[in-house]
Amino acid sequence: MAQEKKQVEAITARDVDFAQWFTDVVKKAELIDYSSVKGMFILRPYGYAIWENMQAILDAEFKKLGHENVYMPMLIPESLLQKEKDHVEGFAPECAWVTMGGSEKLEERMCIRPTSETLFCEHYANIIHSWRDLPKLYNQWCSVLRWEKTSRPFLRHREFLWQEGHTMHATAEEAMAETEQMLNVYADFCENVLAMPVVKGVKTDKEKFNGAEKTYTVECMMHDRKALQAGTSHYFGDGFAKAFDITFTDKNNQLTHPFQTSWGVSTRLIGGIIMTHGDDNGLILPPKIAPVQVIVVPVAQHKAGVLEAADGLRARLAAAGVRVKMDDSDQSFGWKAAEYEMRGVPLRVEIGPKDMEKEQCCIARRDTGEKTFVPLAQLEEAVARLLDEVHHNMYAMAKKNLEDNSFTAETWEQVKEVLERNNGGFVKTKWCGSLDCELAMKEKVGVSSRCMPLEQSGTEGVCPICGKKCTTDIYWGVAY
RNA sequence: CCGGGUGUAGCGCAGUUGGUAGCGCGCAUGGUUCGGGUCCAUGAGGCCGUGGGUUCAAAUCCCGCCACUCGGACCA
Repeated sequence: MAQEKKQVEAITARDVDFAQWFTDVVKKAELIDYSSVKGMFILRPYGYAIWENMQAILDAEFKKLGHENVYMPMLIPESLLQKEKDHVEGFAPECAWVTMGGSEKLEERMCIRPTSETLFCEHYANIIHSWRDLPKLYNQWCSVLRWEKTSRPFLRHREFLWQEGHTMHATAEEAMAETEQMLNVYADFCENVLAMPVVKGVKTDKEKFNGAEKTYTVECMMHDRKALQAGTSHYFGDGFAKAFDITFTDKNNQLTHPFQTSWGVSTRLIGGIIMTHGDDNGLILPPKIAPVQVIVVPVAQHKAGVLEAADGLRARLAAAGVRVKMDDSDQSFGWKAAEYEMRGVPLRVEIGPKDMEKEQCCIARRDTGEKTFVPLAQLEEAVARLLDEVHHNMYAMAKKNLEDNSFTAETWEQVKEVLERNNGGFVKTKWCGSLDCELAMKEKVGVSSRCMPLEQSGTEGVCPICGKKCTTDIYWGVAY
């Protein structure tokens, strides 16, 4: 059995030490390498390719909805950052500052962007004058920098890649519709592309973005029953517009402030994929973003015709638009099988002399390990069907994890009890809306609010802390 | 930022009462094997994280710093 043999690249068992398992997978699947600067990671080709695939799909979706890409400067003068009070309070503690230009001390120090609201606002103030200039639907792909105290690959980088959409609208309704639309784009992306089921909701005031009026979120549950915020979409109202003096003349010749949104997802999603789908053998990548969707492994490749046959399968799949590679290295079959499983390649196509005789090949699924023999003539359709099945099975398993670990409770003692018994998860309760009760929950139970789900039951209950009657549903959990 | 752990070859580790280094894997070359991490031979590879101190002598003892890592606090 495979387990009895010495594994060259051992991965810590997932249920023994989840954090160590995660680090092992990230390193051994060659997604990331450490750099000489704490919290700044090297995205290796295989890891970066996942990001590129996600980027391509999201970017196309953004553009379909009318957004345009721009690029803003990396440095923010301190005076600009300080224009919006809540915003600067939130970000100043984790800013990195540029204070020197060459050997000269700068007159004003500049922050390396932790996010670009202020830059977009300054620009919008210059280019928005009339209702005819609206809406402005801009997006930027870039990296941002936040001086985090502790860092982990993909989950918390000091520098990370992301996209930030920043839009301006003539009316509050329009801006709110954009906020919700982009939340749905993220939710659909998570579910249909990454096979990660989400809970859509609204953040509490405590958890919302600094300077936002309302922060929407998509929350996912990882295999260790902790929450990961996969994406956010913020409604700003006209707060920033006022702070940055952005005005336009509306159709009635009235000088008005526009309404604003921002929304983003980052390479943190890759961490989410790993922790949602991976197992003891390593990564399991969702087919739609896997850099290699199919690995062709020749069996007994020294025998006449095998390599040619394997390469023929590779070429057919490539022609059919599949991201496919063949491994004709002199490693043993077992080594190759284990290697591509560790890297999370969704399907492995095997062909050897026996298969050639029978005009078939063997296809092994990464998610279930199941092997099926497929007539060569049906290769393309079988691969297409199996990639689809792998996606849906991955989604179903993640959905089951989310549902099996989601609970409801009425008192904070019950929340504590259920989370201890289950060793984590989401618990839904009512909430009166007060910050004190939210803080008390953290104090007594050790959980933070994840979100108030968009799907509200509307029933009346009591706040688990103060006991007041209320109707709002809220999720609690431990977050990454 | 607080507390615990760890820094010796690419990776994982050993290194005794102080005497300047070794093992396994990987890597290179040749052969062998190939339907689940083959086997053999030969070979290359080290500022012992870093700065200081003690000592005739430091990977080893002492102090500082740095990095990684786990937990906490903080945080999009």
